[in-house]
Amino acid sequence: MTERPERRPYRRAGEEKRREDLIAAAMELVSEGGPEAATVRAIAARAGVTAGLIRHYFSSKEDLTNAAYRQVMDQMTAHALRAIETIPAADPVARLAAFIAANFRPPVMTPVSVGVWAGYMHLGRSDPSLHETHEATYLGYRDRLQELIAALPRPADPARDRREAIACNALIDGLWIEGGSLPDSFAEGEVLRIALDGIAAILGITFPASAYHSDQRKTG
Amino acid sequence: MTERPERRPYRRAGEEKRREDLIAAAMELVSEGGPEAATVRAIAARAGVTAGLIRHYFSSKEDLTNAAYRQVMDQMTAHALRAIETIPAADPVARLAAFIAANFRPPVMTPVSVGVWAGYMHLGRSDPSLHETHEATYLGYRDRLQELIAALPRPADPARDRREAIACNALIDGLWIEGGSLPDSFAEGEVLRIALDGIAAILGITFPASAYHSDQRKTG
DNA sequence: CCCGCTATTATTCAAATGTATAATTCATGG
DNA sequence: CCATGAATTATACATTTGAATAATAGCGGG
Repeated sequence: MTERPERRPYRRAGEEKRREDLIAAAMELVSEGGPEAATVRAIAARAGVTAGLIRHYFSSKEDLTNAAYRQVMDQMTAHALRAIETIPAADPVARLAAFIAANFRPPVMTPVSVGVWAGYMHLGRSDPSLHETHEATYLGYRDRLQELIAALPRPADPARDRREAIACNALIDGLWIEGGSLPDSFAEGEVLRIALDGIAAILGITFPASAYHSDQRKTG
Repeated sequence: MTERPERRPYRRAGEEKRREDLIAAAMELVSEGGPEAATVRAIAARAGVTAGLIRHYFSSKEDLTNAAYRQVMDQMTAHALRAIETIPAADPVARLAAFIAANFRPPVMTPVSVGVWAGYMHLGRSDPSLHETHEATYLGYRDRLQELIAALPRPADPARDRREAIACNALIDGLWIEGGSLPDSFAEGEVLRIALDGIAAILGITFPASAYHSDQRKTG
């Protein structure tokens, strides 16, 4: 009959595990309800811990959410870069196709990714560190795209390549946003097909039929 | 020596004027710092009134911010539609060009418009009324774009028109977002040129040189 | 087996937020 | 010129938020 105040039992987890869990929880919440839904208490609850633990691993809530944003962006670019690693440089069209296709399948085009991006994109205005991450990610992606375009077998023209990289990047972004936020409005593989057709038209090239199958890994 | 508590002097303004001011204030704040910056007190301060007045004109803060979002979207589509009113239906290429160009000049492509769109786009997930507005605006815009594409002088093909409308819409969206959020990264008229070139390539048409001048009104 | 370290929980706090209500002051009509 | 009512301000309140601090329990080393 001792009325001992029951304290929630717990198990210790390594620092990396806890940080991962907290970042993942923040990501999910931001993607679902925007930054205002990612309160310290909601994040902690989703991660299965109590709120106080957040400030044990992060100096502030902003520190945590910035880490979440950065991780989402890094994961997406890393995934796109990994997709072209296996394609030989001798086939620039296939490399470009693989790069494009990587944007339109998980884990890049998912409601979570698009939601996090949307939730945080306007914060770049006020938060300098976040703005830096945003701009660096955007320009880095576009530069990589321009490199792939410049490698195409056609007369060199850097100014044209820049304009076409901007156009292709915008097309990819727009389709990624729409496909990620309104996933039910498109048939399986439809977004990828529209992207490849559009980019082929912009660049004046033709992608092989194999590029239109999103399971690019299997065809390698 | 009467210690009368000084009450802020004020002048009465009509209901429409006050609603306009409050909506404009909410728009600006959302575009600058996202929805979380648009508190009732901040909105009231920006509009030059006190916080209590908001609930005199709107049933809730959500009601006000929804009105702001709706107004931004309606203004943009109305502007784009107004741009093609003066172009005769006999010239579908010019109509399409005018519609496109309207998206890349004020008041459509501005940091405020893009900021409001970005700030609210993820709220569509949680708020049903906002989601309805978002989807209706998006599909309405795309349908109108598809109509303009279908009117082009070429063999009819509805399925192709749909895909190309999706692609052109995505390209416009992506460029609009980038041009609005990173205005210093593009030269004067560069975004419009890239958009017209890209859409011309996607549709297999050519826009006249006059379409590349954003002051479309003067050339009419 | 026990002791100390720290990861984790629990509690507390001040500030901010949306909302509700009371108190006034501006305008308008007679 | 005054009275009536609505527009506007001012104040109060309950809730939530991020943060700070105190308490405790899991876990590894001796």
